[in-house]
Amino acid sequence: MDHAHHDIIVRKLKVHSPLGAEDIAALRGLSGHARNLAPNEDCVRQGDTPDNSALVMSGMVGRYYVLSGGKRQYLSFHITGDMPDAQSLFIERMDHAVCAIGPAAVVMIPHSEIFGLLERHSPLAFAIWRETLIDAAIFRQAITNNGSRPMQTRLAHLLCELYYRSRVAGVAKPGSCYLPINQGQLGEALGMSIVTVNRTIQLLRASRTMDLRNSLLTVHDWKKLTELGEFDPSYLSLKKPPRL
Amino acid sequence: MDHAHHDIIVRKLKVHSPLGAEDIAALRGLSGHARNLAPNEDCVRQGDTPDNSALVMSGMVGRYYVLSGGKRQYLSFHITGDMPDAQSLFIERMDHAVCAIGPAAVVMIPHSEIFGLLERHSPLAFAIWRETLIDAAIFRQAITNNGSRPMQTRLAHLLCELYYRSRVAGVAKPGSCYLPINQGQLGEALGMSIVTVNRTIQLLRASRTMDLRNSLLTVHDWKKLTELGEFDPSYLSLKKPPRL
DNA sequence: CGGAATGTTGATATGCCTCAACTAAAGTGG
DNA sequence: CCACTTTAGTTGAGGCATATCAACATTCCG
Repeated sequence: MDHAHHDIIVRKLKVHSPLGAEDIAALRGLSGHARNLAPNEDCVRQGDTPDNSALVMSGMVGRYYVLSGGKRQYLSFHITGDMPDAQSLFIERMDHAVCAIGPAAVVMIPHSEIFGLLERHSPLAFAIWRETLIDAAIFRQAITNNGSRPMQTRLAHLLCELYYRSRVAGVAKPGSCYLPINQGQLGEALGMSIVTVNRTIQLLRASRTMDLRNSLLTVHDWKKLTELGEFDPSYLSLKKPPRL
Repeated sequence: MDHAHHDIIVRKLKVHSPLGAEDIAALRGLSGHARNLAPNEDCVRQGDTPDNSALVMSGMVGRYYVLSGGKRQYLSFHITGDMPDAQSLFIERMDHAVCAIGPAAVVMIPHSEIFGLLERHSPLAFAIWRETLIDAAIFRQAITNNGSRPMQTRLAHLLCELYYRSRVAGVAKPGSCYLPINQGQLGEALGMSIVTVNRTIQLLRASRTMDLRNSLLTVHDWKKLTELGEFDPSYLSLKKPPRL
């Protein structure tokens, strides 16, 4: 067995919030049932009114909104430790869906249990609240990305973010990270056609900045990649930002 | 005198959250200092670490991110009752700025006071948390807008949202609302050039769907506008959605 | 090994940006 | 209050980036 979900969530919250010994003890009381997801399998659907929230244990999941024509807009991608639908604690109806990108494992934690923690441990409430606020900060970057940045910058920024977050979560070796998003999905996240995604990737390959193939992102030149992507990680609110 | 800021915030939170009599009483204890903003005047700057949060009393404010080249990406617009920088309660550094769009009045409320409320009145904490989550839902729509929707839909969606929220906040007469955003700013919000904004507005004018001039949005055909904008207000999480 | 999903390449068309000129409105100072 | 300046809005023309279409190559997976 890898880790209990308690360890995963403690690690994650500590990245941006202070937790006391009693808070951590309280987290260890959380139950939840594990669930394995096949690639592209939905975990929560748009329109649902869930009574539990997912914690990502491994792999990658994504959130997407379904447009009237059936087209998808991917909103964000999530890795180990993320709670992609934490907002359903306080927002009844899902305005978007959550699905596995590659194969993924999640633990579904009942809202009732989480509410129990929040009422009695305000530092935990604040930590999870902060988690949802960082989520919103990531959304703001996505708005900026899709609204203002040229194609290469747009792609580079997303790759910077995912690599950086993977490093922080401890699921990436120096220089590369698992990234099972296919080119079509990248297009649906970044508002670009699949052809343009492909050609932009080749641009970054040719400049020896990074490579992306077989679900593996290899970063050849992190400095150049952050410059191309205009990536400044301060929006992720880490207590101590790592040096990469 | 119009209203005290207590009335404004109570009204706003009630729109999506249940408040008990004691919660409302607690809110009435909030102090704060009023501030009038000239059009385009910044209220909080990117990089600041504020110790208070703004409550919009009247007029309109916007949030924007400054790109490396100095270009602005507007992220959202806010009206009476909104707390555009509530997230600074838990996120130290502002990753974006807040400025007045037209002339606006805000009340700056010290974080220390709000924390006092949160610790003692969990329904208030949950209500304000929910407020920030609805904010995030609005961001998700903006990502979708800028990433996936054609120009006319994009503009129509934003106008639908602002009109709808104005009606809910009680600051708009049936059929029109105050909207001091200029065409350049609309472009910076929606990722379109000023010329395209202008031509798209004229399209909507010509189809007798709406008119927008002199800081006034006039809705001639709400049904058509919502269809063009693919606008479904459920993401705003209102307890009882109004009929327009 | 065969079929499906994903990635790659070229050619074409077009929607949008850019540039530039001009009009209208709003704000300012004499 | 009017002349002047500045800002916002409008219109036309041209070029380019990116979507779309279509064929093909490669990898994945049963």
